[in-house]
Amino acid sequence: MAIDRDSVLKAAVGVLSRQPTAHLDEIARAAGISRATLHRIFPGRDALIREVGLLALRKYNAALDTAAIEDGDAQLALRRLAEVLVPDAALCAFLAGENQLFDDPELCALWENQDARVRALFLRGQQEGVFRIELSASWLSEAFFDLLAGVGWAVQDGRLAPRDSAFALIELFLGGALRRTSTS
Amino acid sequence: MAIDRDSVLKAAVGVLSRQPTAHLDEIARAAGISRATLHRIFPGRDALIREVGLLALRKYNAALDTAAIEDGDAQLALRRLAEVLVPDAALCAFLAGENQLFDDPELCALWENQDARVRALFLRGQQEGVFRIELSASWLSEAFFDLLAGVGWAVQDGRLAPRDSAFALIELFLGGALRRTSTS
DNA sequence: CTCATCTGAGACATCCATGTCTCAGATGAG
DNA sequence: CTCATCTGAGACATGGATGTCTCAGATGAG
Repeated sequence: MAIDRDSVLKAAVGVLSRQPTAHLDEIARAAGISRATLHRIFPGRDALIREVGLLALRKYNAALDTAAIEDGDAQLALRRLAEVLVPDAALCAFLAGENQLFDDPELCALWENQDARVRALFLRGQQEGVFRIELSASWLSEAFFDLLAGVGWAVQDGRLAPRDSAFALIELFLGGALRRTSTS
Repeated sequence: MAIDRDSVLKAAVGVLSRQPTAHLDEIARAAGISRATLHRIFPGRDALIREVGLLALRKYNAALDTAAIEDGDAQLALRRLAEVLVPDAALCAFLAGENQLFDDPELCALWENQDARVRALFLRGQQEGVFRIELSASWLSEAFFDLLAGVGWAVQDGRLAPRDSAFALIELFLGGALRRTSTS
């Protein structure tokens, strides 16, 4: 039963990250179950959306722990974080597209807590002289998440190869688009 | 009358870029008119969304022309483009969040045409040795747009000062988050 | 096999946004 | 002032997604 919940949530992410207004029929079909069974697992649409949001935030938080972003060199910590997050980029794309989620105080608090950890990572990196100080830590955090969501969308639509996605994200975010003529 | 259309569209962008599922009531209120008048200007919700999409694409295209992205140094061309686009970042945020728009063949063709111009800009920059070749031109194009939409959201929610937005976008995208220790 | 449980299909009822209409008040030109 | 036009408020019908229910068939343990 618990396995069913997770597989349904996973399927829901695949649909909702691209089409936040998808009907429950489509979500059920994507999960390989009927609309009736979907209703048996989740009381309603709102509950389903909320569960997906919780899953996304849990995975995000787990990624912060796995990557141990509070430890070691800030740049390496961010690289670890990207490697861990990219496989679940679709979840971040879902979070980015489902703004209604932030009406929920609990989800909002979870998000704020986790975003603070990421901001702290960038602030630490700035203090260590690793990250640029001309760009605020909050903007770096937000931009990192925007690009992560973008990776999720691009992979889902087949515009970006999953194997290239971590490289594309971290290289663009860390190094930018300009060729470093001074170091070549 | 034509002035009314534009002001309504402008208000609609402000609402829809943050909440793509906003009711027509909210849009009408945001525009300072009644739902009845909104219906008099636009036949229905679909028509309104489509008009906003067309406006966004027209502005985007005008920005490409104004910035003359086909001329001169690729980096400078991109900087000009960012400067011109940032004031209308909310429109790009709307485009990014309204995936349903791309069911329309006309809008889809317009987008594809304009995105091709941006991709060509990056390809040119890569050939000139300005942009990195490890990242594909299409990914650079997509990431640029993702960050642009992110700027739009951040400004709308008050997380980013409008005056800083162009700098934040172009500096992060071109130079990345890393401090350039080798050049300092 | 037998029975309990789960599932899918379908038939409803319900809710809500949308679309349409009317009418009274406001606006503005003459 | 007078009339034409526009607007806002509200009532009303409509459509579609959602939520609930039933029932027959499938599954699976004993």
